[in-house]
Amino acid sequence: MSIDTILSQATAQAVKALYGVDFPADKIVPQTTRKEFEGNLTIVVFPFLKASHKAPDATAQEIGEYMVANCDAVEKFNAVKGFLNITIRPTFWTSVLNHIAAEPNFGFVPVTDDSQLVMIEYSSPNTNKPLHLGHVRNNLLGYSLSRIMEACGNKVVKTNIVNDRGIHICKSMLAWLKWGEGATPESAGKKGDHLIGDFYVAFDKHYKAELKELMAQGMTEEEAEKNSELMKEARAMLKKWEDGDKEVRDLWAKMNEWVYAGFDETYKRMGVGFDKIYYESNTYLEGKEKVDEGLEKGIFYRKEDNSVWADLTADGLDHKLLLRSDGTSVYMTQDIGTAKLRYQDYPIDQMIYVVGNEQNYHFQVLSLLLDKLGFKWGKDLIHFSYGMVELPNGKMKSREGTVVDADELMDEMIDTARKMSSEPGRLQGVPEEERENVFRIIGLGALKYFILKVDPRKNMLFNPSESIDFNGNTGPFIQYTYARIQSVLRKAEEDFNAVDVSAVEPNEKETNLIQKLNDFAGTVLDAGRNYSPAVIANYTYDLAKEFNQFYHDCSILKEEDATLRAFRLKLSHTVGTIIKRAVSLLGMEVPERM
RNA sequence: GGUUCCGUAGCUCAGCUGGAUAGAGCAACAGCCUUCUAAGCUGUGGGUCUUGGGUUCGAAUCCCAACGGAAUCACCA
Repeated sequence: MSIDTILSQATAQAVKALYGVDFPADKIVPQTTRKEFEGNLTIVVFPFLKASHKAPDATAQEIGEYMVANCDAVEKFNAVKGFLNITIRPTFWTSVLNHIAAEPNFGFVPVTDDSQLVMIEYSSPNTNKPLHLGHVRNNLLGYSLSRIMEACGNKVVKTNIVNDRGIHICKSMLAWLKWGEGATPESAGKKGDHLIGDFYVAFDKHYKAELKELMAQGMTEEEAEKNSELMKEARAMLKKWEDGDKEVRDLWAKMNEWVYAGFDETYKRMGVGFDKIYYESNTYLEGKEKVDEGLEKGIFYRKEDNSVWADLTADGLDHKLLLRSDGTSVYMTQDIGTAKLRYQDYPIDQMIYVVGNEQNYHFQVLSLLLDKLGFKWGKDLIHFSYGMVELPNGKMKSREGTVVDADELMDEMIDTARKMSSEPGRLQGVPEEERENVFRIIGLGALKYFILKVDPRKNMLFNPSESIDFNGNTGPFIQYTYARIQSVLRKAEEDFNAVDVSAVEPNEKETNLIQKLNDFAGTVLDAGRNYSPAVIANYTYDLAKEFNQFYHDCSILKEEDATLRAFRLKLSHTVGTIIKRAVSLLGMEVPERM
């Protein structure tokens, strides 16, 4: 039982015994005592005043006395106004440490057959351009969230819906045919996704030029867009694709393969992956059936021009198009279809979509529609909505060349790690062949932590020059703390686990550390409840900082008392273990030396 | 205009299921490496938590309004 629970129950018991009132123990949440007061945990007694009919400090005094008399873990207390500051018996903290150290999966809830199945959709790229900083935030959040949900005891299926069809891919294909001269990733010496992205840009460039020319001939912008030969060709190609034209389909398949090979490389490097990948080319027809069904049931209606709509005005929203007048499906239709397929494939209890906040409206509508169509999960689907990544000079715009490319970004981070690690005194004892791997771990750690430490809902600023900082509240700081712990443990050369440390009374810093370790379990659950990797990130930083202070406060290896020395080694080792486990929830690795 | 989200130190961010004197990092300044990794530690300065009301023992946190910013409201995905 956790120390928090023990205190909550003891308090409830005290209130019952002293005042004869039943107060639910789970409503009593002890909090860590502010450092200017004596004590470890604090209980606020204001809620009990109605029961006690006494002043706050008198009530705190009485409850405190009861706890000292009846609760083994409580050593002493002091009452300041309505705050009951409780000091836990020092050896109790030692037993907490022993417990955490002995529990190989401390903080993680085991997954069982009865666990809920959570499906998490993330990444969801278009196949016409390489991944950029926005995708990086998406991928890191999605992957981290999947780890957190798993740690909270859920079965997790990570999924990706690849947008592999549509006019944008046709644009790339057309540009390749016109100006590509048979280029392949091998011949161009480029990753496939970058190659295709270049053609997408090329199309846009030519298209813009054409528009300009048409407008110079006196057309309005709208007319020019309508009369653009390039765009006509692209549309014709899309039509051919939909009709299953072999030539177009073959080209499409070939170019997509290039892109997938490129994506795989990026995903792998980023350390993310999927259990099941869906392709829109397979799912985009699926939604129609459901829409027809809704039409029959009178949930949807058909306009004179044959288009199909949902009237959501009763729910405070607008009318939403579901099928175009030519009968083809739109984005929403596809999502309905994809949902249908997924629930055929898996017994999903909860569905989480990791998609940017620019699509809040879309998911509000999707939830309503799925609910109306009778999907029992529809109402409860979760749109894990995250904010945009902004650059110092504003938003990323692909047309203005201000996108931050994912591959380049990772290169730069690893490069920076390499440079910083080359400073004198660094990387001592790291074998040459391991160094590249250490650079990779640090560089990516910096990037991952930088992105995950901020509240997902908020827009965040990415300043390329500043975010490569490795000091302070950063990933490398946490990794450094871990490496430092490993260094101490290597030098200790003794089996500290063989020593019985249960009689050790930890000092203040040590107690703080144990308390923080003990908080890990609650933090994981908190992160799961709030769908927030940031909770884990900030916790880990706190823990690492706390350890560094402890580290500077005493010389572990010079301690002559063998029991105390073993205790401190054990504490250090456990901190290392928890750091590694916490950081794994962020998709981060940790180096043994750095 | 409707809907949703955000507004905390010069900058980037924590804190938000109401609790004590609002915390970190960066930047600035001053210290600490013959001592287990200085990617570290210690100290100084820096705040009307956008504003105004309300709820109560108590509000950065909850409610209402205003102001400021973002997203969205397509037969694009």
